[in-house]
Amino acid sequence: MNHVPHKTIGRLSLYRRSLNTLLEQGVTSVCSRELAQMTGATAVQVRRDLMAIDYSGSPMRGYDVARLLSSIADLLDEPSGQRAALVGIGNLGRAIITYFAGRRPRLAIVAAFDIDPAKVGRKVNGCPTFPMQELGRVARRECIDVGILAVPAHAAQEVAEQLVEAGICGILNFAPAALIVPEDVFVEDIDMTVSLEKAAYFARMLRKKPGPRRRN
Amino acid sequence: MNHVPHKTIGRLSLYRRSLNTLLEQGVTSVCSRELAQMTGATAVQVRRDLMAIDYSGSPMRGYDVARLLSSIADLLDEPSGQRAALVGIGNLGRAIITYFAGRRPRLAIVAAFDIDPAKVGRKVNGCPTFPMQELGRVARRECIDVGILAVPAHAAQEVAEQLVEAGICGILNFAPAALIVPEDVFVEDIDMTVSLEKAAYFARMLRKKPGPRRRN
DNA sequence: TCTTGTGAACAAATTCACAGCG
DNA sequence: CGCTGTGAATTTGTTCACAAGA
Repeated sequence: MNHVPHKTIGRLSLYRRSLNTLLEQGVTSVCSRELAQMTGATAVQVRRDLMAIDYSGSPMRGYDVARLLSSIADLLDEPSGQRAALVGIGNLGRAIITYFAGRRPRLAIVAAFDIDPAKVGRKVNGCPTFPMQELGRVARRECIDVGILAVPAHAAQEVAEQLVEAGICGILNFAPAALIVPEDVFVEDIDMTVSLEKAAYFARMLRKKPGPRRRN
Repeated sequence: MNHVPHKTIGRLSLYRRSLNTLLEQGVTSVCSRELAQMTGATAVQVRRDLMAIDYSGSPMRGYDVARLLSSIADLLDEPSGQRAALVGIGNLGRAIITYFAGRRPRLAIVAAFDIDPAKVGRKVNGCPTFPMQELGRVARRECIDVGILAVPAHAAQEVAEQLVEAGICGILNFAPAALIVPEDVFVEDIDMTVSLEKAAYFARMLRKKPGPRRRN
């Protein structure tokens, strides 16, 4: 397992989700074609991705669901668990907290922050909320290393700097702004406007002529 | 403008956002390096993207903000406007409606749907809501061609089929499920779990050694 | 000297094609 | 056979390096 390509990481997360479904159903093995279909990938992609993490299946039988799951977990999960903090308790922030609540035990949102004192104090879906000033203290106390940014664009850069200051080294950015961060901090952007405009553009293209392919 | 690459579409949307900011500030021209910095791209990328849409700047002065904006709009916007419908009026669905409310006049969410009769009837942030049964009728009446899926994973495939049935040809999918759709329908996935796991993984990598680069 | 525009080199990601195993 | 694993080819996306214009 020398180096795992960027996109492979994303797909491994998808594979894991499907493998968990299979596990619940009592399915014990799966072949690349099936896993591909469940995740929207191709069979070769699945095999290449598993090659990247040095996982081997067996010809004719495919991959062992439970063993593969634990190989993926070895790569994606920190054994001691990882904690995330969310900043921006607006509509979107609350929806995000609710979305993740109890979903992944090894990666939980353990605190939320907001500038507005009126929004903090009580819990949101079990997640304690704090005023911005306490970000540094709480982040260090809870060993938080991922920050989720759900603040308006104009505040994003400033908050990102506070997150970095608080020792966070991964940011999931929902704000429509390009963050400037030190290069030892990773930023993953979710830009709903860009995604919607993309969907709209390709919808328009496809309504006319069946040219390019869907997805990605 | 023969063929515009997939990723270029996404970046054009980003450029537009920044150009609008510049326009408001009264800035009339911008060079590739500045636009790159504002959007997290590189200067060459900007120039290549603009090449792809046959837009030319002038040496030494750069690009004319207003003219470039209108070139991008020519590509991304349907002159008559495009309409989107959202399905799933939960926390996330409501947050999405609020997020987009009044943001892009040429691309608005004009209707929302839910299976639960208790959730429909009144408006959510100005957006009328309907029971699922009316999807087909409303979609056709309003000429909707983009669907936003904010339903639980187990309902995603069924709802996607209903969207396709209603004539939608672009889907923005927030549900953690791989949709199977006809190939003349475009799907753009926003998978918050995958994105968060990616951020967590690379955060972990970066905490150790300054190896890979941030962003995408 | 700053810019843009772009061929050419490069890198990343995907797909093809097929060897090899049970 | 039907499956995995993988070199090789291909496609896609990015960066380099530099000509040319103002």
